[in-house]
Amino acid sequence: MRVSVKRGRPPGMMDVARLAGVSHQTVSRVLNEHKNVSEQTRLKVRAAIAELGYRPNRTARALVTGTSKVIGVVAPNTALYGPSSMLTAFEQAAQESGFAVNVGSVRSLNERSIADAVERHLDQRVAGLVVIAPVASAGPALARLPEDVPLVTIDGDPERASTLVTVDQVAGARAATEHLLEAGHSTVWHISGPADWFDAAGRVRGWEEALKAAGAEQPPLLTGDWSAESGYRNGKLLARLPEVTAVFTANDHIALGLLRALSEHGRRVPEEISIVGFDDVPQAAYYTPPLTTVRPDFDAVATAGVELLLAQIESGTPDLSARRTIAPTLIPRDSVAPPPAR
Amino acid sequence: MRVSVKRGRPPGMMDVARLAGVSHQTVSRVLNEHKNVSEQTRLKVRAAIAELGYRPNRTARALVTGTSKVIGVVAPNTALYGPSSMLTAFEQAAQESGFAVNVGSVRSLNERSIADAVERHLDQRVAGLVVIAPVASAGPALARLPEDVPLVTIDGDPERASTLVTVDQVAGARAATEHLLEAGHSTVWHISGPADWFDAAGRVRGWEEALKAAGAEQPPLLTGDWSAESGYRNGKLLARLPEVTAVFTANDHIALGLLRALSEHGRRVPEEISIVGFDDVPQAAYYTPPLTTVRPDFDAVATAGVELLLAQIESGTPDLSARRTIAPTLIPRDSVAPPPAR
DNA sequence: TTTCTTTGTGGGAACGCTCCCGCAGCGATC
DNA sequence: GATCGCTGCGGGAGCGTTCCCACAAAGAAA
Repeated sequence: MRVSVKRGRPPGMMDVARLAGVSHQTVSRVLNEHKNVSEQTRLKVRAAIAELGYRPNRTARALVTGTSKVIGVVAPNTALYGPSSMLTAFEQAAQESGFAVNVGSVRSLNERSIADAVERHLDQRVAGLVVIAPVASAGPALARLPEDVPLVTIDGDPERASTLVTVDQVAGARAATEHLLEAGHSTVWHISGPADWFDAAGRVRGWEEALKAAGAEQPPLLTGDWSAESGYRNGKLLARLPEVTAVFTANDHIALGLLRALSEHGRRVPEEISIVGFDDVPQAAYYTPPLTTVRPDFDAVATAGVELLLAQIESGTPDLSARRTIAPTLIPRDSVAPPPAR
Repeated sequence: MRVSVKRGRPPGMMDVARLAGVSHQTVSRVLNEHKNVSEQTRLKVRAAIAELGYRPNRTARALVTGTSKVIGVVAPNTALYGPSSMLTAFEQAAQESGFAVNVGSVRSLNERSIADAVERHLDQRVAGLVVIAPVASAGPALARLPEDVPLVTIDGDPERASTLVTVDQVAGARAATEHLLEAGHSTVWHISGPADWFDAAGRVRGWEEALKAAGAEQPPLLTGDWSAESGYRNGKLLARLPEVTAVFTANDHIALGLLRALSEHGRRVPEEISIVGFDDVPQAAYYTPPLTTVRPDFDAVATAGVELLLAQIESGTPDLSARRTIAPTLIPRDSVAPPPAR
């Protein structure tokens, strides 16, 4: 049952001013913590604000200042673990800095829809933009926006000049692959994410680098799409290849599908085949067997992203060269063991 | 490389008016698709808009109309499958109706933080509010907001008078339990979600009802918290009880933890124990064995929610009795079988 | 003393829209 | 032929802030 609150127009600055016996301007000064307000009047104004339950109209402020305490986040509209974790982490980080978050998600990651989402945000006069669009097609969409809008890209194109926060995919993948190699496997197979994602590309590169550094032979690359289904599909193939003893998957869900395909074919993990995933979804510790994986720190990404964005907003100058790389950590569990003796 | 776009103040309505040779008022009329504008001038104005690349300033509009084309969503700040799926579904549905979405997530679901999130949204002059806060403590927080702000509650308190969209948890749980009973099990155990969630309570109720209707004995209730860990913890207990042959878990992640506990104790699914989950997370089909589960249609929830909200926004009158219930569907897979012959 | 700065305050304009009202032109009605 | 209503359009006020400038009082420097 909602209590009845009459609100024939909520109180405005003028009402506060009148009650406090000062001018609207003085109220504004108190609100914005300006100097040159005597302690006495400050108190009077504060009291009036409290009495009326006054809350400043952010819309009006936005109109006159041309900007608002809102940051826009562009993200792919999926339940994908990475992006959705990022989104909540961003919301949290922004909130702690007094900013609200406007989401403008895009269903498909093509240039057009990303550009649309950006435009929508600009119409709302957001103070800055965070773009989580880890695909190449985001580049052109971002290229055409005005120079002076603060922008931070997450896991974006390393080649593009722009403020960038990335999880170090390459290092993470390298660590995963090395972990497998060190367990004694002669080589490591890889089921990748979708080819157009930078994340997926980085993981492929880390895998290749680790293999090359160890002088291991590089097996053909299998391509997935982040889904368990793609892990299953590729897994059915791998299960029939007796020489595969170690697989690094681009994420945990692919690993899950792989796990199931292997189990169906009676191949045991980790006794016959070792697996390392990526993401450390909360469930990974309860897969059968518990999955060794690589954990990116999404909170750190979000914190760094907001920090960089706020710096731009305050300075007014987008710093195109500011970068931040977050190193992921390997979480060893039970899905890795030495290869079977032949 | 961002292209340099000068923007010494973006074009305003006046600029368009001047270029088209009409008054600002006429431009406004064209924009808002008012009648009483001749086709001829409409075209002229449209041309001027296109030439200048004019985009209306939503902030100014919001100031004068007192509302904006933004809906606020209050959701728990978690990566939980349900809430985060809802969030993206809402964003999608809102976008299709021309609304942007402001998220104001809350870290903990207590009255205070929910009230804060609501206040933040109100400051932004959102047109309406969607609250995904499926716990009892949300009630009081919502009770104190002004009568005239459009509000839709998702999976909220059925007792409270307010516009409500809910997944029919009771029916879903009943279907899950009946499915197990029909397979021949004499009774069904249940690992619930956190006690303060309405979702969890509804699922418990459905389970109880189905048991009672079938005249089956009701085993003690085990309590989880949506996490795989809680499924594992309770699973270790269940695994040692030879009489349990069927378990309905409050969500798929709990089922995953249970699956693992059972596997560690050498108890086979579904040969010895059958399991039904809830949510149908995309990975459920790739658990070992593939999980029989109940799928709530989050898109339908979001669509209904936005529809109800927009109706309120347009009418200006919150319809406290409007309700919508979305029936979930049972997805049979391989985790259910008849009980072992004794 | 006179002048200059500093501190606290108030009065308006402006931000970019929408809303209210007025008004000319024109066909329909009495 | 006068009155009415309808269509198409423009002028101005106002939304609730912040920003720019003015100005009085009080102290510091000349």
